[in-house]
Amino acid sequence: NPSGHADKEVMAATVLTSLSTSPLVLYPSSVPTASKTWKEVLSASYSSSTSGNWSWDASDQSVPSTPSPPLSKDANTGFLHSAQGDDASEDVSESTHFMFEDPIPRKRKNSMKVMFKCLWKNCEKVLSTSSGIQRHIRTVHLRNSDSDYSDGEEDFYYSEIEVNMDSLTEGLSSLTPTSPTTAGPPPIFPPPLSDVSRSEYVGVNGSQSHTSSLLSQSAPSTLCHIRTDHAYQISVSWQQPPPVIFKGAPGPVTHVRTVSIGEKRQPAVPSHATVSKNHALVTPATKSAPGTKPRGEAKKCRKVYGMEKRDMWCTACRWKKACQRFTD
DNA sequence: AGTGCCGGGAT
DNA sequence: ATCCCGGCACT
Ligand SMILES: [Zn+2]
Repeated sequence: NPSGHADKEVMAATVLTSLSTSPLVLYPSSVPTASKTWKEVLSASYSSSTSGNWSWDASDQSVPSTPSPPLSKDANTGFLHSAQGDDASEDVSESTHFMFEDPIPRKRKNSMKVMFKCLWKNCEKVLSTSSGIQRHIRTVHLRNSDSDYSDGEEDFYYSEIEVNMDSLTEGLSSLTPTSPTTAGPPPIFPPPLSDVSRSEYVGVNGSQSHTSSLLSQSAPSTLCHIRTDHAYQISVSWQQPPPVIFKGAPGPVTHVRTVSIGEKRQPAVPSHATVSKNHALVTPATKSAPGTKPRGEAKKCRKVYGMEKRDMWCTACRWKKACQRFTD
């Protein structure tokens, strides 16, 4: 949209002129519209230079008490090639480059990005994070289809696919461990059974036995920085997916797994380890499912200050993120 | 209808 | 990194 800048500048100029020639100062008095963002609305209003810092704001960017382990900073851009053997990947080494000047460390030509695709029937949802499709599946497909997950397990069916991003940020970006700030002890888990490293994949193609240790976090090596599913994880079991199964020549790592739900809020995980049988779906049916989060009770900045005093919200609230000023 | 915020995009 | 928004769960 090339005309955007011009419009904004024109508008800004207009505002400035009006301000300089007119004594009246207007308040935001209106929420941003399709053509007006908050930045403009606020900038057009009184320059709130005084209301920028609140004493509590110091907590906004507080660091969690738990420092992250010194994980290897070397971001080896995805080089995992398809095990089909049809691709002659180039040099994988070269990780040791001179510390001296090295303009443009030779970015990989075709940067692959792993995406996650839903495997449910007729569903082609593709998200960039595993938590993303998990949420998708949970809300879209596991919509409380009377399936009893009282045993504390949910079944997700999705596959990893590599997408060739022609022009996109390189390196493993988008690794957001979803707020490690929770101070309380992690949810109670049953002791880890046997071993199960938590993430597995079925080689749909016969010749895909070993591949790289793409996900298995059991190997704390460098590349497995991928998607550390933090707190939750546990039993992994196989089942025949209710949704559609591998059709013709399915993509790469399709993995199906059962992960226990133990994060966020959850009513309670009482007892009754009943057999979890797959069942109907999408049925509008009843409301709240077992996998629901009862949302905190505390009022957050938005409700406390209101839309008209948005500049008083904490940063997180302004960005529609989890409030860090009023916690639960 | 309104709130809280995850996922993702723009800059 | 900072800032913002679509959309959805939940109220
Ligand atoms: Zn807040």
